Amino acid sequence: MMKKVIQKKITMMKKVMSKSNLKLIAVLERTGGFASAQELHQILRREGDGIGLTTVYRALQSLVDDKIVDLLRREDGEAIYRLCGETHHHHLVCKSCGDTVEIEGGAIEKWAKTMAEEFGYRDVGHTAEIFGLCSKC
Amino acid sequence: MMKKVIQKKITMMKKVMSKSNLKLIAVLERTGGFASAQELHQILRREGDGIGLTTVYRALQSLVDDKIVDLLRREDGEAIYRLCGETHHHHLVCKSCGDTVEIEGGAIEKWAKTMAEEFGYRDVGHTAEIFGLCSKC
DNA sequence: GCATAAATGGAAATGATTTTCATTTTCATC
DNA sequence: GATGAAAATGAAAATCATTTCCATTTATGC
Ligand SMILES: [Zn+2]
Ligand SMILES: [Zn+2]
Ligand SMILES: [Zn+2]
Ligand SMILES: [Zn+2]
Repeated sequence: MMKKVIQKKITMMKKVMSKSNLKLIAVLERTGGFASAQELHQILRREGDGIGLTTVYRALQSLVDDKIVDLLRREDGEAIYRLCGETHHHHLVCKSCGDTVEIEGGAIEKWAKTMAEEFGYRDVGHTAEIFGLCSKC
Repeated sequence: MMKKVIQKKITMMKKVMSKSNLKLIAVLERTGGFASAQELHQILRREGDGIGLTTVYRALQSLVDDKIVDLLRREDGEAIYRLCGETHHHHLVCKSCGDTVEIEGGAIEKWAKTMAEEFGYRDVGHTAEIFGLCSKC
């Protein structure tokens, strides 16, 4: 079932979504979390959908523009996408084994907000990740 | 003149640096701030150095491995490099005009440290950037 | 139905980064 | 100074995500 936040945004949008956009939202909803355009395309293909890679990129771009999807970057620079509206959190990643812990970012949120206000920036988002070696490595 | 911190690190390194590594450190020192591999290559070429692009990539990779250079990402995913040892700071970047403000990250440092301790991670670093629209845009 | 605009997808183009591989340089040893 | 192994180098080719082109299909208003 579609998340409330997203549903609301979609409803608020004047324009009706294209079929592709809705498909992408559905996959992102189903998989939860981050995925690259290529991965999302593969998933859809595996499920029998003949959607083209170009369309996947286009749909994701449009969803990002409409603030329905967040765009982030993997460490290698590849773009990854996730639905907005999920609980916002950050990551603690092990440089060696890749183990990842989702962590609260209350302090970050406050920091970002404060800084944005101080310098007159609006409509701000932020990225914040911690990299290190986990206890096992 | 080479920054103290870097000089120290270089001295501490058992192995002697390759000529290319030293060249890259010199350019990064001279230009200060961030630059992509391609940009650094162009700068060197412009200055008459016939260094190959491959070597630039290799040198940067090796410097990153040795913690002498930091690797970050532009918004489009392109890798950018800078010398470590500069005063640690974060960025407030305008999504529209690209204007950048360097900001203090005291809160972040504390947050990263706290989280790392809580989950038993050591040798941690972090990334944290804020993106938004500046007052002019 | 018809005309027009929007959506779609395959193929080709782009552009950063990596890989391959033959050549050159460095360096220790004789 | 010669010599051979190991490290460094760079040109060209390969990768791979992403974008651009363009022809075809689909949706929409009349
Ligand atoms: Zn680990
Ligand atoms: Zn946050
Ligand atoms: Zn601006
Ligand atoms: Zn910091």
